[in-house]
This record gives sequence, structure tokens and C-alpha cells, in this order.
Amino acid sequence: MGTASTNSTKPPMRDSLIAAAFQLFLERGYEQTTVDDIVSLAGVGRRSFFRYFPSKEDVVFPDHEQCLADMTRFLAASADSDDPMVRVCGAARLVMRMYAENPTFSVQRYRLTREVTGLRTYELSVVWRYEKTLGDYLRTRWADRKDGTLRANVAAAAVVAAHNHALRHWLRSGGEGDPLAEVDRALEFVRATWSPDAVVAAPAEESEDVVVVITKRSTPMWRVVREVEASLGDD
Amino acid sequence: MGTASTNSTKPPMRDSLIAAAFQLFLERGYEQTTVDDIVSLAGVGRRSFFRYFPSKEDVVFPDHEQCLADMTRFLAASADSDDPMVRVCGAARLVMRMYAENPTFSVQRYRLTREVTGLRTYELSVVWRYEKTLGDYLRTRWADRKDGTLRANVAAAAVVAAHNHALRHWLRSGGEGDPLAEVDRALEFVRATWSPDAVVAAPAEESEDVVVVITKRSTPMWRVVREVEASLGDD
DNA sequence: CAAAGATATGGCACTGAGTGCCATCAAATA
DNA sequence: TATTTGATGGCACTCAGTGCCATATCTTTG
Repeated sequence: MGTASTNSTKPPMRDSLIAAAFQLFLERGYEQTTVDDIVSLAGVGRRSFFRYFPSKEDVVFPDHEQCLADMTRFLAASADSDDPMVRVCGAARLVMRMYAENPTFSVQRYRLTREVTGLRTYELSVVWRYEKTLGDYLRTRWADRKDGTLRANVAAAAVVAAHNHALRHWLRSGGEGDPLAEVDRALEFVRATWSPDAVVAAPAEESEDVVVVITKRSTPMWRVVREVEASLGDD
Repeated sequence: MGTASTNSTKPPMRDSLIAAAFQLFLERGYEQTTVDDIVSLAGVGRRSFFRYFPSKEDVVFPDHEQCLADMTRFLAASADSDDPMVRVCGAARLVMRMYAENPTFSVQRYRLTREVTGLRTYELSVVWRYEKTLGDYLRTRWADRKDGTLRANVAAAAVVAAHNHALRHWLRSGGEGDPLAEVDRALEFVRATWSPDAVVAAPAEESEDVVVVITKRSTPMWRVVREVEASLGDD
């Protein structure tokens, strides 16, 4: 609210604080670095640090706030004709793209978050906001659907999990390969599961152990499975 | 590690600290209550608080550590013949049962976690440990499977999301109704998605875009999927 | 029973994150 | 030039969390 919304003029102080912080975090570790160390290296007053970052942890994730805003705008620009799951996967793709823009920075930060418990917890709160944004979107899109909110919550969690799977794999590799391709593959895995369409199921009546399913060849297999299961009413 | 494993003799000091803490949290709020307030009401030394609870937030979730241990044991006691997803849903059920044991306490805590950001973040870290435990289990069970780790991560996230959906719904209602039944219903929703079984396929011939699948309920799914995909040639 | 040790607790001082308040400096504006 | 506005620095304060040590209680051992 306080920062200049879409204005791209970034104050140099913010960047110098980030640079100083990461330099110290990487050489002595996060917990061994105090805010006083950071501000003295950056040559600014201690009070200014907390003007730009609400907490010491925030300096580690300087770009997530912007990315979250981008995701919100992306979903708000959705048309009713869009497949909700496709749209949500596109939103998750935005996050991966942000990581991919600065591979070395992302990898360094990953090392930090793996070692420091407090940073991992903070990252969880960030991920939760992404998941909540996706879930809210799906909830409105599936408002009329049976079990719409349950479906929305589960699907949002699945999308986030698939994204994080691809992201962590890429980060562990040190930033090698194409993270966008990886995340697309992982997202397709869940998208096919949660946006079934074009399947008609007709349970048999005479024989109670036989089911007839009619579908198009072009339909991904997962949708068929999902629909058959739903119509069967499983064990 | 340090606490008495299965020994049920709980020190009274721990309980009195929890009681004092919640009394103050509910009347003045979490952030308006200092640790000094808690210990002076409980009549113990300040240092003792941090002997029983690593942080001020931990006193709000006094039973999760035990529950996590229970879940780990439950999964370790799994047999190879168990359906992994069924087992994981049973593990999630344990958590719901813990909440259901103290409805009023759970509802009061829910009110707190909704208002206080720090507590919500802490809860996320707890949920993450549950999800990681479930994911680790599924990963080993699906080690030989194609995309086993991706599948495990996504399925674990889906199970946790379904559990939380039912849990939050029950908590918002003030603890009315049967939370176990609710969570079973939500879990069944994802279980059916991620451990389908019993289909046999036979491709049609006349219409080139329509496929008829006939199957027995008791047939393992995965062979069938491969057969159908092989006969169809997937997208 | 007495001495010695282990465990639980309290007290105290210290570090470090985060906040409120005010002074100061620079740039924009009248 | 005088004034206002916004950004910054400095200072003191609260509070969570930790390390260290003294003390009390309980247990083991001679």
C-alpha cells in the first residue's frame, strides 16, 4: 500500500540492502548476521532497514510481493471461456518464471532456506498466499459445482505441489536445464487430473461387475479414469 | 528425544502453563500477552516456560508433536499389501481425531490462528511437517513407479488439503457435527482420484473418435491404463 | 542414615529483532 | 528566500529467546 505501485523507479537503498544482506548471509550464514551488520555494510541507518523490509526474513524474498500481485492480476484478467485449471497452471507458471529470471540468486536463496528453519517457515507463508490466491479463483469459478470448494482447495494444493516439485528439482540441480519445461510437465500431470471434460460415463445395469465408458480418443487418460471412478462409486 | 516417550505422566507445570496462556490469550489477545504475564499467572519462573515450549507460539499447539509421532508410527506399521493412499488417508484421519478430542480447545485455537499472523505461519510449518511425512511415505511406496516422487508430492498435498478443508469447515461451525465423517468424505474424494483401480479396456472400431471401455471393478488399474493408452496412442 | 549425584526449577544478565518518537537533511514548491 | 513535504538517522524502549549459575528436590549408593 505504501510503496509506489507500478512505478518502476526503485530506490537504490532497497537494492543495496539486499546486496549487503546476501553477501553477509552467504559468507557467515543467516543467523550469524545481525541487522546491524547489514546496515553498517550498506552504509545506512538501522531504522531504514525496517522501512523497506518489515522483518529480517523479508529481505530474503524481495520479489514475492510483486509476483503475487502479478498473479492476482493474471487471474483477474481471466475470461469465462478459459478452462479454470489451465488458467491456474498459467498462474503457477508466472512464479516459476520469476525464479528463472535470476537463476544464481534463486539457487543461493534455496541453499539458505534449506538450512535455516525460520526462512523455510517464512517461505511456507509465502507459498500459502499463492495457494490461497489460486484457491479463491477456482472457488469462484466452480461455485455452482458440486463440492466446488473442496475441489478448489484440493486442486490449488495439487498445482502448488506440482510447481514446487519442479522448482525444487531445478534448484537442486543448481539452475541447470529449462525450469519452464519442467514445470509445464509437472503441471500437465495435475491439470489432466483435475479438469476432466468430454467424458460420458454410463454404468451398466444387468451385470453389476461390468462398466461401459464412451469417450473420445483425444481425451487424456486421466480424465477417463477420474470419471469412471466417480460413476462407479468405488469400494 | 528428551521427553519421556510413551510415559503418560505429564508434568503439571506444562499443563498449568498452557491453561494460563490460553486464559490470557482469550481475554487480551495473543500479542497483548507477554511470556512474563503467562509465567506470573502460572506462578512459575520465566525460564521454565522456555524449557517446556521452545517459543511462545509452541504453547498454542501443545499436542502436535505427539500427533506427528503417532502418524509416523502409524505409517511405519504399514504392510506392503496396504493401498498407500488408503494408508495415508488413515494417517490424516489421526490428525482430525486429535482435533476432535477437544472440540472447544480446537475452536478457541482456531479463532486465535485466524487473527494472529504469526500463529497462522506457525501452523503452516506444522502442517508442512505432516505433509512431508505423508510425502516421504508415498515416495518410498511409489519408488519404482513412473513419476513416483511427483505423484507422491501432489497426492500428499491433496490429502492435506482435503483434511484441512473438512477441519476448517468443522471449526468454523464451532465444533458441531461429526468431524470424522466430514474428513472421511473429503478424503474419499482425493483417494478415489489418486488410487483408482479396476478397469479393462476394449477400443471401438467403427467410430474413430469414440472408445468403449469394459472392465471389472476388481481389475488393477495401472495395467489397464497402459493398455488403453497403448491401443489409443495418447495425445 | 548419610553422602553424592542427577534432575527440575528460579534468577539474572545478555543478545537481537522490531517499534515509536523526534531531529535532521534534501528536494519540491510558493 | 521561506515553507512544506518526504526520506533518513539516531535513540530509547519492549519483548522473545539464550546461557550461565545457584538452589531445591529427588534418587542412588556407600
